[in-house]
Amino acid sequence: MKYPLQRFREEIKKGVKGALGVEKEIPIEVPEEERGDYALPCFALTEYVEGSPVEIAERLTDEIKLEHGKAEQTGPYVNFKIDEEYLVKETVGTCHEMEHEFGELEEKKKKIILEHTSANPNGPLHIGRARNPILGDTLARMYRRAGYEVEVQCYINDLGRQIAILTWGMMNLDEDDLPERDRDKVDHRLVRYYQRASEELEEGEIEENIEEMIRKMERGEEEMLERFENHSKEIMEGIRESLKRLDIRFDVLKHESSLMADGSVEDALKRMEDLESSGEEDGALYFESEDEKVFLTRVDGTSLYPLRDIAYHIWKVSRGDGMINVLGEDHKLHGKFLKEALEALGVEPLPESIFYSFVSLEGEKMSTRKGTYVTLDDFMETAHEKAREEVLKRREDFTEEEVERVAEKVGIGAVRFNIINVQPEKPIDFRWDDALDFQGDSAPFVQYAHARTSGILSKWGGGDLSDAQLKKLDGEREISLVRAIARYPLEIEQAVKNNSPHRLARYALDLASEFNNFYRDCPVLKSEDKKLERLALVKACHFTLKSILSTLGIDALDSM
RNA sequence: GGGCGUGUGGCCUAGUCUGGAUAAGGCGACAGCCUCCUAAGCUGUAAACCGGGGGUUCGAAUCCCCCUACGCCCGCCA
Repeated sequence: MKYPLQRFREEIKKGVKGALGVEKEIPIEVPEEERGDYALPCFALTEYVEGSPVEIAERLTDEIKLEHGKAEQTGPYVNFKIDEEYLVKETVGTCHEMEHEFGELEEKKKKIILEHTSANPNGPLHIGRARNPILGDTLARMYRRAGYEVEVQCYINDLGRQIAILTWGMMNLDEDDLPERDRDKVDHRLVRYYQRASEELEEGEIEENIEEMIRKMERGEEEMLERFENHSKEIMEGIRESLKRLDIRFDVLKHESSLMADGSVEDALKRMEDLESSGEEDGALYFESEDEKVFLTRVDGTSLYPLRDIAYHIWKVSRGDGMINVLGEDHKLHGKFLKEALEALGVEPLPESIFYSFVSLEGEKMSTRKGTYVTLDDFMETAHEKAREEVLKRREDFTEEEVERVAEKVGIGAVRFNIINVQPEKPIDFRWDDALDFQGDSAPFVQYAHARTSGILSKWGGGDLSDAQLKKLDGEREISLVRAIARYPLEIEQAVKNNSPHRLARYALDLASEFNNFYRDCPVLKSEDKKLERLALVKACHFTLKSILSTLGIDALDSM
């Protein structure tokens, strides 16, 4: 363990166990900053240690031996405070050594297969569905920081009914009859066919045709298969272009059709047939999940989505040591079923799923079919424009090019931050005003703090900091900032443990805010006695901000 | 009808998993801070009986039960 707070925590645990003579896991918590770095409430200890909580706290405080800090008793609590000189030296030192890799945890030698954005490719991503890639990509980034190897996959449903509807539209509708496209991009162009076809379907005219197309496709008729695949590919190209702007990429694109073609679905079917909890009804195979039947095939023997997804997961599990799926809350039941089925097949490890709630638009539902949505492209574009306005307001010295560059990074950062900032299971009601607010809890707030560090460092001009007497960093503000930096690896650890990327957004705000306080109170370049030391601290903070921003997939800026 | 999830100042959110010491940020409101490393920043004030009710506990926003509002699901769709 290379980070000082991690080491101190272990020291406390060992010390407490030793002092009390117990082997039980000690529930150390993190109190408010003024009280210390760690705390131990002694109430619960009365169960297996003699005395009142206050007495236990007293005894513990007397007896515990800590190499890098001290224990202080406050009533029934023992507060542990790390030795500040040690904390400063270790934190700043490690940070300078690791630079923007600071925060990285030890290599886990495990490969995670992370699946996200496996939507029906029937139109452009809207801001509701965009929650999926942003969550998924941030998870991938934080798992990598935590020392895992990650393979990011996108599963493309190119055989579904949605694609059939789109394809029907492409074959039967005239572009001139469709509403004008709002953007010159393939997904925006094609979605209009899907939407119009859906309308016709609702009017009950074309159900037969759609079903016939699905049958043809499933019988393996080349022409139909090709159409389905091509259209889903085209839409995916548009989606991937949008995601690229957010710096989101996939390592593997897995087409559902490939699982049919290579016999994976066939194999999965055979394995499922052999299960005790499987049964047949009119020739259709089902799996009995609790008291519900989940059908795997139709009466005509063709496969259904649950079966194909089982096949996909069997394939995935062979490629890594763990699986994580990012899914909309409408897939909860499916996720539960999938786990049960895989467990019955003896597949392990089972996938972990992260479900997110949908995003509504000023209180209304979003629907691709009905066209009631804000596309991710529009969101990004508007964010960029708003950011450009803000840049122009304050930087007359920027060239056109600089304005655009900064506007893009600020705007796109705001988009990602806006989505990742809230816990996945909470619903988001999208409001333009909030999403485009670049003050307070936002990406630009963090980027701005980073730009301030860059400003100081570039004015200084660089040089050797090895003569810095780090123990001179003993002011309240300086120590607070060091503490915030030192917390970073632990935040990564926690975020991964709980699959909660939003914690990292929170942390980024805390760190930026802590730096802003330091910036206000502690002149760096004009400091008479601590210039080198403060520079060293600013540099450490610079690396840390850059690292957390990159974990969030947000670009750092040196000026804005 | 059943299952899962959500409900925290006027508004948006953190804290809930792993119960602890005065419930934390932001927006908005009000009052302030740029001869000083970028004011996309900072300081201060007002504002919350943590959806409601029971329970467990020395201690509950956090755990359990009931109720309520909202969302999602309960297809030989995906």
